[in-house]
Amino acid sequence: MAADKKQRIMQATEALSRTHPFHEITLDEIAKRADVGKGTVYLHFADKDDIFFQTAMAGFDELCELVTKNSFDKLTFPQGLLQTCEQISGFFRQRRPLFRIIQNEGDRAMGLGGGLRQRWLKRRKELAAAVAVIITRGAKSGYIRQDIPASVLAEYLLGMLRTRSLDLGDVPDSQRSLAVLTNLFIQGAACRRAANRARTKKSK
Amino acid sequence: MAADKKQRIMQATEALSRTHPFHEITLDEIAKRADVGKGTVYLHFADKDDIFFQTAMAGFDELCELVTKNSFDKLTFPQGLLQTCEQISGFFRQRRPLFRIIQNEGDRAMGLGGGLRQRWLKRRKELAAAVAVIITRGAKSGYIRQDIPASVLAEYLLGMLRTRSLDLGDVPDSQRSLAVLTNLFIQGAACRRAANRARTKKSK
Amino acid sequence: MAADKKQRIMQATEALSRTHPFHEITLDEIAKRADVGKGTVYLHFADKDDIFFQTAMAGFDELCELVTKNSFDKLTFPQGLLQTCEQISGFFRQRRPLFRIIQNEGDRAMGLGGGLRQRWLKRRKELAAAVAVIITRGAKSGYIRQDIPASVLAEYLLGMLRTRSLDLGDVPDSQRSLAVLTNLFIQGAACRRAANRARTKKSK
Amino acid sequence: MAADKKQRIMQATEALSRTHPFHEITLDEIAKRADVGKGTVYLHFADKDDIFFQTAMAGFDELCELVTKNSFDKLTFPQGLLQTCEQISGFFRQRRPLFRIIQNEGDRAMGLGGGLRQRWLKRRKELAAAVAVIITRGAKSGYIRQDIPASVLAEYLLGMLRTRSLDLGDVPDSQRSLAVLTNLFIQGAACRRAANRARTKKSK
DNA sequence: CATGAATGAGGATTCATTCAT
DNA sequence: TATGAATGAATCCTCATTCAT
Repeated sequence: MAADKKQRIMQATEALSRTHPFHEITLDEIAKRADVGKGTVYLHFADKDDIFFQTAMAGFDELCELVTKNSFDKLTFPQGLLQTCEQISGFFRQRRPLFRIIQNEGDRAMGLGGGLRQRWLKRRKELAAAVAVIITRGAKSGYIRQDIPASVLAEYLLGMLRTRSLDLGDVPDSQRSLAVLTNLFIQGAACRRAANRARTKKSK
Repeated sequence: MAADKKQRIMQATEALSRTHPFHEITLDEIAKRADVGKGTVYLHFADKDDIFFQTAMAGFDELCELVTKNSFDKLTFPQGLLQTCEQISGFFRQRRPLFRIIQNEGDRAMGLGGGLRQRWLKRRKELAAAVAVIITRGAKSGYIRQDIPASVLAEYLLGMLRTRSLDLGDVPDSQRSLAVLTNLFIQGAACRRAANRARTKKSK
Repeated sequence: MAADKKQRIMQATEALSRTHPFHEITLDEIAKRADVGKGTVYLHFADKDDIFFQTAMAGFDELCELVTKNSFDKLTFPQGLLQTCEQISGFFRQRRPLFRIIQNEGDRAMGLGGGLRQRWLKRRKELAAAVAVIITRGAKSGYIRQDIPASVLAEYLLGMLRTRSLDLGDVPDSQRSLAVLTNLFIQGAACRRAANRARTKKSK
Repeated sequence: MAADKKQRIMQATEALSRTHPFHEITLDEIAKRADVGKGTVYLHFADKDDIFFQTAMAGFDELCELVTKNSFDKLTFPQGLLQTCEQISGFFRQRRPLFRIIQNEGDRAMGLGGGLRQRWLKRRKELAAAVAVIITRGAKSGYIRQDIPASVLAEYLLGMLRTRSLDLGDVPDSQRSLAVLTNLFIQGAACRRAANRARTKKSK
């Protein structure tokens, strides 16, 4: 019952964050949309900020779990990576606005003594770590270079995913496909011949 | 005189955006920090939003110009790219918070009929275009693959730069150097041998 | 409870309108005088203007009802008219300032698409109509001329009442008594003999 | 030159008062419309209020003069009265809004120690006096009753003129003609026969 | 005399938060 | 637990007034 209402509040928050910038989302709206009394919100959340943090946090946990419990037994590394990218991309498609809010308000939380910011960064790193695990597997099977830590590669891959969903809205679908993205991530932007030559030379 | 005050207001806005989240920046603070009367702000800006938009816009123009007027005559393509990345990275180091604000509030401006959002996106694309020009040059000189449009590559490169400054704060400097970033962008994450093999095969 | 507070707000508004011109009446004052939180005002009224409109409107309704439900069974027409004038005069004595405000701000409401102005004029006409009913009765019983519509006569009577309370403040009471006013309204300013003569002539 | 600008300011004020309620008329608008610097306004007027007072005052003086310098040598009293009503009515047609403002703001001036209110009431009384002079002439020539002071009659007549222009906007022109008004003022609302009878009886 | 850029006190309105029921 | 009426601190914006030029 209590849990039910908390769920509804978080869902309402997420839904509203899709259509309104943070400072236009009022508690009245959240409560009304969740079909819950305004006072009830304060039974489950300490603060207006807390609503957003918890909502985003829960989402992140969900995603981490999703990415982590993947099994790639029957897939090559590139196939597995592509699949993971699809999961992440799909997950963020609707939730991006919410996370943007957290990122902004996070600045404030950082200033406060509260551990909110810490908890938030922890989740972020957990996602990156989950991706890094996959990349490490790729490294072990010889697909991925080992001179750059998997955790760093993971962050860059997530960054490319972010770019794709934020900044490539006006690019034809064929150009922004996740296949292109993963290919670019793995192969790089180098011209194949040049790369070939460069690498042949270096590997001597 | 007038221009002077407008400048001071924009500088104050930028400075405050570094330390405060958007909804905690008040006009009083901006005016006080700019050492200007509150009413004066409204002689130069239509709106509180307008202050942020204009401030960010001016910054972007500055950056575009910087990137565009580069001359790479004596540099190889990778060297030129690295230099550009350094410019962009340096520029954003201090200004990131301001741009984050724009990005968020932009959602609202989008809702409005006003062309603010349009003008903002235009700047973003101009920066991407300036980077794309450089990449195109790399393609012409055989460094860069041509199956992915330079504009798309430019966006991904910018995305990696963003990741680097936002999400790699806790990584040792050696790992987040721009040299690593450009290398990763150009060469990709592939294991050199594997890539070598893959490409040799493909190129047959 | 809610109704109670709304009442208190309207009473405070009326009281303040007696001693302050419109643009010096602040919401803070109204709220403080009504012993109510500032936010509470906005639970009952859309707008600052709305407070004044609703307050005046309610007063008008009260007056209309008062005038309408009179019974003149045991009175001659002049006596009945005098009694009505007394009611109206007494009613306006305290409320005039409020209505002046409406009249002024009404100009603005007229500009707006809102129906406020309409609703206001409707009340005004209702009062005039209530008076016109009484005058019509006088016409039927032969007291009042019928060549001028009762509604027009009613307006002029109200105008004289207004003059009396606004502009005759410095006249000795004996001269501004309502008896004088009604007598003037009914008999006119003509010298009796002259009138007599004139009418005798005309009626031939 | 100076006088010229002062004139322009007063004209602008009057023009704006026709279309805007008081608290929407800004000094900027007045100055712009008068094609005068904002500072210049303060060379001729002490205050924002002062602009309105002086503007209205000047208008009133003009009207008083107009009414006073009439010569009725070749007119009967009713004809002369009608002509005066026409002058006053015509004069107020455009200026009413300005005077409404004065009336309202006058309340405030009254509160202040300043003699503004006094000066204003003085003008009002001067107009009434000018009308009273005409009515007195009517009394002397036997047209007008003498039991009510001419000054009181004058006020009521002005009140009827006010009613006519303010509240009879929706009445057919034939009913709101000044001829009807003066007739009503002189003859009263009484049914002629009844009046006739009543007066015959009384005059015995 | 004339100007208008600059000012900041002042006011309407919003909204997170509380608490009596 | 659940509610939502009540609150008032906080903030954006306006506009009368000043004063250096």
